[in-house]
Amino acid sequence: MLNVRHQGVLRAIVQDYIRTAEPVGSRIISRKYGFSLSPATIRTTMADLEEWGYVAQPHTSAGRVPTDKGYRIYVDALMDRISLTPAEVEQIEQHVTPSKTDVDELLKEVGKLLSALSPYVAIALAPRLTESRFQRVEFVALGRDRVLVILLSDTGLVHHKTVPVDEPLGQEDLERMARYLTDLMRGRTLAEVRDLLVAEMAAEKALYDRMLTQALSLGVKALEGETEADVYVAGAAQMADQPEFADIRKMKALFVAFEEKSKLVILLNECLRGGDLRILIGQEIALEEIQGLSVIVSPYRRRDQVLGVVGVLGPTRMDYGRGLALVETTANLLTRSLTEQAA
Amino acid sequence: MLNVRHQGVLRAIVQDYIRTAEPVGSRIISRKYGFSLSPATIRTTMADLEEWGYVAQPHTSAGRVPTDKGYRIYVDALMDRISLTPAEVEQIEQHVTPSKTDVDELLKEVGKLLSALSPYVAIALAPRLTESRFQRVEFVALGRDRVLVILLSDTGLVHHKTVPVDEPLGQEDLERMARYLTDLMRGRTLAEVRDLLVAEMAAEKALYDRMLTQALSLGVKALEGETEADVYVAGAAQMADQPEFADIRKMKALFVAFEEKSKLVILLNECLRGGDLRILIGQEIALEEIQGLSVIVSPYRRRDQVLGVVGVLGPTRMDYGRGLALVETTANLLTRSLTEQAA
DNA sequence: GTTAGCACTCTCGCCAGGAGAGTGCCAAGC
DNA sequence: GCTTGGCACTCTCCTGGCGAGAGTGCTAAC
Repeated sequence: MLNVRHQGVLRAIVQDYIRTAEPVGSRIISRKYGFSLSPATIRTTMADLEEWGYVAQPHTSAGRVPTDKGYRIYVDALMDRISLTPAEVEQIEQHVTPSKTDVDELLKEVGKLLSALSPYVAIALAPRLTESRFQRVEFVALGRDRVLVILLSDTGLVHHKTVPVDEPLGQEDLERMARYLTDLMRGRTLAEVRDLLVAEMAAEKALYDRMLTQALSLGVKALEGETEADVYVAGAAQMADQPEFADIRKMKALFVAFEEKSKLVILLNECLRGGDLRILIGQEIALEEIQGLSVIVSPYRRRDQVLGVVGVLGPTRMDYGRGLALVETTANLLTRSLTEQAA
Repeated sequence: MLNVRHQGVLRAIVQDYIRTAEPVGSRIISRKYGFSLSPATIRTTMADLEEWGYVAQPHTSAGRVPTDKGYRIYVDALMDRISLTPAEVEQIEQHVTPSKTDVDELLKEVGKLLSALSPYVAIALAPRLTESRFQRVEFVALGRDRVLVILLSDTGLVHHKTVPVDEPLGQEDLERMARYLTDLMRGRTLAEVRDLLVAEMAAEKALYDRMLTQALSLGVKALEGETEADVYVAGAAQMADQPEFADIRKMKALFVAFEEKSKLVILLNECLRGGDLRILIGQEIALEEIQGLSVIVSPYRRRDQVLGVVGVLGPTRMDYGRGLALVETTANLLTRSLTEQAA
């Protein structure tokens, strides 16, 4: 239904609006975008686009503004794919190197990069502990009545927690317990481990070997209340420069959402499922707290295992072409980095 | 030089301004604050206060607003000390319990509490790794070419970092290395440890025992670039409700400062030195990034050792009485909690 | 020393008017 | 039949003027 002219006009409206944040009039399109058509003709085309829901008017005598639907078709069909400059690619490469060994350090770096290279907010979801495969456990005695439990996953994630114990445990006991637990758990996801531990404990309630029950109990305690995944947010303050957030209340709503990260986790987990780069526009983000925003996210991997996602969050009026290039490049380099590290 | 009347009027101005955020006129003071004096008399008193720099006028025909100097004398001499309600104290007690074993968990909890119980931003400085006394080190082999180094300090802080190694190391080697390093370092601060490690390495450059040099090198690498202390910020979005931050640019400047935490570290370290509760008002905070704000901070301890500080950050027009009570109570309960934990 | 009165100043909200931008529609032209 | 110039209309935004309101400093009287 959209003929070539419709497409051209819509593309021009979206591009101009992304650049200026001002409603786009027929005159601008006719002049700047190389259509050899008069404003009047453009107007009829724009009227069509409006009727079909691709653009809207803020008020009767204003220019047109793209709707979510308009952005969607722009992203899917009309947008030019652009590349980063070699300098930018190199900058990303330099900061995302296998020498940074901890995943969380790498993600922090990626967050800084994405927010520095774009005026948008960088977001990243760290590998989820509960989905990682368990590799080993270590216990370290701390004073008389506390034990430091260290859990290592094959994704390179390290999780530690101090856990109170009823009676003093020697380091040798602890090491035996650690070996026992490690054997029991190796190769399972932590979610499975948690269930298994609870089951084991129920089964061996009257276990003669007091040490084993203690080991199990320590494991359970260390995993308690640790479902929450880690989200990194960087460059949030930059959103204040976007005209759509000139209103302080919108700004506040946004920051509340950033502070209470659980909502972002829901969003990013959603994105994780696809296993591929995703763009969600405006209402496609099904979170009340986040209105008028779009995200571009891409998963990152170690070898073939998807660990998490990185991306940018900006106003729906964001530069999708650049955002896409940025997120894609970054995610790929991150994947490369993590994969080389594991080799 | 300030007589009783001057003091009363200044107190009234500060209190009213804190409540309403509007310049305070002579009429309000005369009526609401129980002076049996006419507005005209109050005006002469206010003219004195202005001459001495305790209050200022936004423009010729507006009421008075306290200056930093005015707030200072209010806090030092004029303010009523108030207490929290028993319910509030209990709420804090319930959340700050010795059962939360990790210092960072406790600090997060404290941050949530302080920002929930006040309309201000909660800030906390975690125990500084470099100032903590070193307790032990653990090495864990990760794959062939990486080792997880875990440093434990007597403040209950756990620091871990994965470090690349040139050649594979067996777990037994690692354990011997860990024992060697632990013996070498126990009881020193990590800052000392870092210097010592570098010195040892230089001295034993041609050391026959390859293992020891490797142990030292691992230790050095784990401490590299880790001077940065951890700052917790909570409730930052609440600042959007303060009328002084209605301007989006001020809001942005504030959030940039929050995001780049190094500045906050400087501020909080400054506060740490005093070893006692401190209130800094407006310009007394010597950071360009932070303008028009005051902080109330108190150190928290384990036994007699100061670990860090907690506090609130708000507009200079903040409720100092309540802020003081809140920070004092919280810091004391946190100290109690940490001390009991160590017992 | 205190107070009432008064002239003065400054802000703020309201309203009217004009400029500017953009539209939809229509009739004429290619 | 598509395209276009012309035109009337609408809506926003800026500006200036005006009055209300709040608060001040000064002065003279108590």
